[in-house]
Amino acid sequence: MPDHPPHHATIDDVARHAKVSIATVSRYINRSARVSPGTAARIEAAMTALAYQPTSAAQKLAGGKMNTIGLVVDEISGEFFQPMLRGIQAGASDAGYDLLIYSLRRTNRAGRYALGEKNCDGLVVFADSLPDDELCRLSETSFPVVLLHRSSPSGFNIPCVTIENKRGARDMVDYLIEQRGYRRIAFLRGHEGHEDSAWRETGYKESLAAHGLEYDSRLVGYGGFDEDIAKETVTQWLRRGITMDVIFAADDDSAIGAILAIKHCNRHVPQDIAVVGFDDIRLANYLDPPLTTVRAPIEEVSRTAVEKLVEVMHGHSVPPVTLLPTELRIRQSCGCC
Amino acid sequence: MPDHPPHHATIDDVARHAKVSIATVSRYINRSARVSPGTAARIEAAMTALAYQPTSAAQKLAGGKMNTIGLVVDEISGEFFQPMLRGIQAGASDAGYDLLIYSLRRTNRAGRYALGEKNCDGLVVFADSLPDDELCRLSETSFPVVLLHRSSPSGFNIPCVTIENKRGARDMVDYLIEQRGYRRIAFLRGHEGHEDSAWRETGYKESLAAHGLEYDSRLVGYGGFDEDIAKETVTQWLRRGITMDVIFAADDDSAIGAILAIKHCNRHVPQDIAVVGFDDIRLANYLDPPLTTVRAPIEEVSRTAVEKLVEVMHGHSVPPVTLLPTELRIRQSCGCC
DNA sequence: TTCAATCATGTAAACGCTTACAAAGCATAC
DNA sequence: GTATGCTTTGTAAGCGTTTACATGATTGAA
Repeated sequence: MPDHPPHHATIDDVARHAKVSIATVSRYINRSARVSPGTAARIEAAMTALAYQPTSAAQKLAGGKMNTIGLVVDEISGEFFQPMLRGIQAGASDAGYDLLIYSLRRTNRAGRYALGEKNCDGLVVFADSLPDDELCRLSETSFPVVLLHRSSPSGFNIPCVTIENKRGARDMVDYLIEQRGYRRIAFLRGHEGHEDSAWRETGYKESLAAHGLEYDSRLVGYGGFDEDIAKETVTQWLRRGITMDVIFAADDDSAIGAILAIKHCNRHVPQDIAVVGFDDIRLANYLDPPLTTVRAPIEEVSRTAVEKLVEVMHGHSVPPVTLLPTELRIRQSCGCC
Repeated sequence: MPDHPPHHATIDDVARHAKVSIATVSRYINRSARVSPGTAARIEAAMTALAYQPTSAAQKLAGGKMNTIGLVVDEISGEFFQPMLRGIQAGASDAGYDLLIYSLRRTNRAGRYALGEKNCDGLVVFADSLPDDELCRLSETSFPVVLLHRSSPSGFNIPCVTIENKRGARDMVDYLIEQRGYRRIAFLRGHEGHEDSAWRETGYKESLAAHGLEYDSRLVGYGGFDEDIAKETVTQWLRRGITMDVIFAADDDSAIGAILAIKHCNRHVPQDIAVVGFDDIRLANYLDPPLTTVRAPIEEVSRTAVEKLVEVMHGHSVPPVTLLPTELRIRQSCGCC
């Protein structure tokens, strides 16, 4: 008896074993039409006997649906990433989709984006990981896309899901002014193109204005969503003798940098200068002092993005913008106790 | 002019546009054979003109290779996960593979594993995310698999990549005994099935033995690789009046729990009881006091696992076990300063 | 009893590629 | 000028599914 190389069972094998046609097997597998109970049982038996597993590539080719959602990120890093992926994976899995991750810092071949229309049924695009024109191109072919932590390029109407950045920042600054009585409030902004940062800054400005405090550009610096950059900026401030009651960092990482800079200059948080952040990463609660921050429901947002994407893929329409609420997390770094 | 639904360009369209056969286009795309410069230029032009992109499903079906590596994890969580994914993605991307993530806490349909032979060219399996028999089944069909943070089921010879757990733990305990002079050293173990934990415990025991210290089972408890569990265990110890010089936690999360428990009982770290961990998660350096721990090169290990997997997929043989070295990170929680 | 409707199943044509094989073009060597 | 070999290209057969359409069996109503 010739023992062939372990050729994996195909749908033909199952059909033969169950004495039906491959069409019937396919129908049974996909529940795409009724098959009689007897036949169903024979097919089921054949499948287990042969340890049959559909070849997804063939299903994709023939069926036209990939059953795959793509996630585009620029880089896998930051405290941000894990809850995001967790949410995305959960959403995809619940909807019965596979997840393909495109990390564009490491694009495969010669700038040509390997992602997209042919290989996924839909795409979740994180922040500014994809240039606007690419986004527009995808949108024009009416390929399902949902944006995460950014809004649609103007003129287009790509649904987006993110958190209430402006509101969160506004709440935080309101709190600092109203409850803590601070007047000189510095702000550490994030990346240039990053919308989260821009909205948070807007919330900051609105709160100042609402309380009759003047916006002072010397109190706004670049934190880069990065511990080291923020540390450098704050150190410069302190060296130049710029004074402030509190530093509102656009994210927790830069808040950490701010705390470090203050300590390095032998000043105390929050007695000399208070510090607050945004995101509520795990670290926040373990810092010394524990960091007052705005909790961003990252996992929920990501999961929601996938849910919206699935809607779009099913041809339903979804609201152009979905915002999830934030929440103040008051700890010691703001001087509350 | 009838405007068809935006039918995506196929290889046929490109071939027609470039006035060559599809075979030539395919050869050009895959560089699988020489094509004359003139032809190449026409094909290239046609591809950009039509914004052509190969359909991966078709390539997979026809070519027999998926160009996809699967990563099997049980859950997307823990500080551990991000560096791991980062390493895996980097490795896969460098080797020109896509990455598919199987999170088995959320298996798709009725226990039938959708992963594997038909849909990836190879699999990286993390720790105990897959039962042994499943692993064996895969191995028997000589499907390329590499294990991450676990060893091969006995009788099989599946390559594995992990860190020098035993050696790392041994180094740490040696240090605690020789440099710090501790004698009563408690150990917080991790999950039952988790090999990392088992090896670390072995290293702990070996060091004790090598220094003529007796193994005291009352000083070994369950930390569960989890902050809360560890906290509970240590709290119990302290309540029962069990004394120790230092607690060696099998991972940093349980070390955090230990520190919390000690503080809750109004004792001081490291003056009353020192604490050390394992992994060197980001948090470690920000704790109060900063945590002495063993650095586990998680990202490098993951990346290496993919590299080994690619070797296996290419039919090369790889060493059955690859261990990456750890490194002591001495900070304040061990009482060094 | 007969005709239509319904149901379960089979047949065969895609889906968009890769690749073995064949053919054609064109030097080179005799 | 013909045989030889190399290079470039084309032809066509799959790869393992899904699904439109066809078929035969069964049922129910007239």
